[in-house]
Amino acid sequence: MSSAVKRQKTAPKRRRRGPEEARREAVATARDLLIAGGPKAVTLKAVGARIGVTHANLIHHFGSAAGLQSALMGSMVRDLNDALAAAVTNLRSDEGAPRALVDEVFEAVDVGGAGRLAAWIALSGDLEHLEPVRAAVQDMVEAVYEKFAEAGEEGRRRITRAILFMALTAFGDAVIGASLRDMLGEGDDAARDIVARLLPSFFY
Amino acid sequence: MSSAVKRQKTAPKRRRRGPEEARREAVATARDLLIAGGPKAVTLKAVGARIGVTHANLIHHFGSAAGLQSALMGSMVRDLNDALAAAVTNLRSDEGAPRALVDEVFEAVDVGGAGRLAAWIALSGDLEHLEPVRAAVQDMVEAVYEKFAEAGEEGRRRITRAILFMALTAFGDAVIGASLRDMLGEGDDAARDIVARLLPSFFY
DNA sequence: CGGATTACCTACATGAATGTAAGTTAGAGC
DNA sequence: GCTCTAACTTACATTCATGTAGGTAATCCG
Repeated sequence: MSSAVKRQKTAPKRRRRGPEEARREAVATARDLLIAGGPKAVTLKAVGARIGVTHANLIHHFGSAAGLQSALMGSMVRDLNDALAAAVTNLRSDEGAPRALVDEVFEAVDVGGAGRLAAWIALSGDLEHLEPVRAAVQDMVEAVYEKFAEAGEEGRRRITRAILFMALTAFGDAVIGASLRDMLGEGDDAARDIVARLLPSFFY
Repeated sequence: MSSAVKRQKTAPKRRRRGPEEARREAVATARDLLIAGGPKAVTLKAVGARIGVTHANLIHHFGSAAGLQSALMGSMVRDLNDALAAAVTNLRSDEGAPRALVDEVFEAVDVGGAGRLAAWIALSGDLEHLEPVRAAVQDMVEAVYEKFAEAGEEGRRRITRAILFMALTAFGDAVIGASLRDMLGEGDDAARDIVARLLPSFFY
């Protein structure tokens, strides 16, 4: 006892993850940091500190800081796409109602910070990262069109505008909805209530 | 011509502005940089280079980089407020029509980058900078209420939601409207057309 | 068990943004 | 014209995010 402080012999000095798990953990942490502190909070050092790894190790896994950011964007866009696809699937099933669609879209854009990430991308000008969303959005137009609209070009155009309307509102709500609703004394669900009420007016 | 290279004696080695003009120029340039390149493009060095001044001089005028950012936010929020106030004034005059209001709000949020700035503020978490907008938004509720709504609490609530709806859409359109409309094959005015068509449904 | 792979580390280099100190000079007021 | 203020400058220090080089050790596989 030479010393009060003794290193336990079983203390693992390093934890060694597989590359895929290391990347997963890093991206998930980066997402948390983005949601909590905005884009500038997502640094190699901050991400590394949270998962007990040095910034150099993150460069080892992602190649560069831009590589991590790209992986983060890819992950979130993928999640957004999955959520939108799920909403489309639900819509195509018989239970799909406009209100359920609205809720699913709002959730998809809000949770996981997808809307805020999209804002970051748009502000930074890295629009190519948004490209994978294109197909998902167009897919939703098709699904809603099949289910609700009158046939023909006029019907499709109405649906396109309905989706644009819903997407813009969901996005705006995710980014500044909290502030705006506070200014106006409205509750958390105000925006999606409005959209759910107005959406059917596009269908007929 | 003794020498090909001769320093003109009248060449002003320094231009000396008054403090208010120096600040005005810097803020205007910062705004251009923000719109063109996003938040991270707004640095002391970049702003100084554009107006022919060193970064140290900007610190002299604004105290710090945060001081310049704060001044920029203040300037843009002030412009946004002015534009909203003008829209309210027009609305209160007899010529004020819903469509004109929509156009004015969309312009106010879009031009000068006010919407993108608001997104930056919201993402960064500096929500206090958004505070001055609160009064302008509430003022707009009052104006629309007086002009269009049925009296009573129910009428006011409808108007509040109409303003929320319009503000969210205008904001979303300013930030990612271009991308979304491109994905959907819609034109520049699609969002404001939609809002103008739906807005009256809140009034009665 | 021994060796190869590679996840992970420490230590250092670099560049960019910000900030400070100490001067210079333009211009306003006497 | 002289003087004083302050708008400007250059030169430096600091901090932080990123990146590089090279070593250490954890795990797999023979």
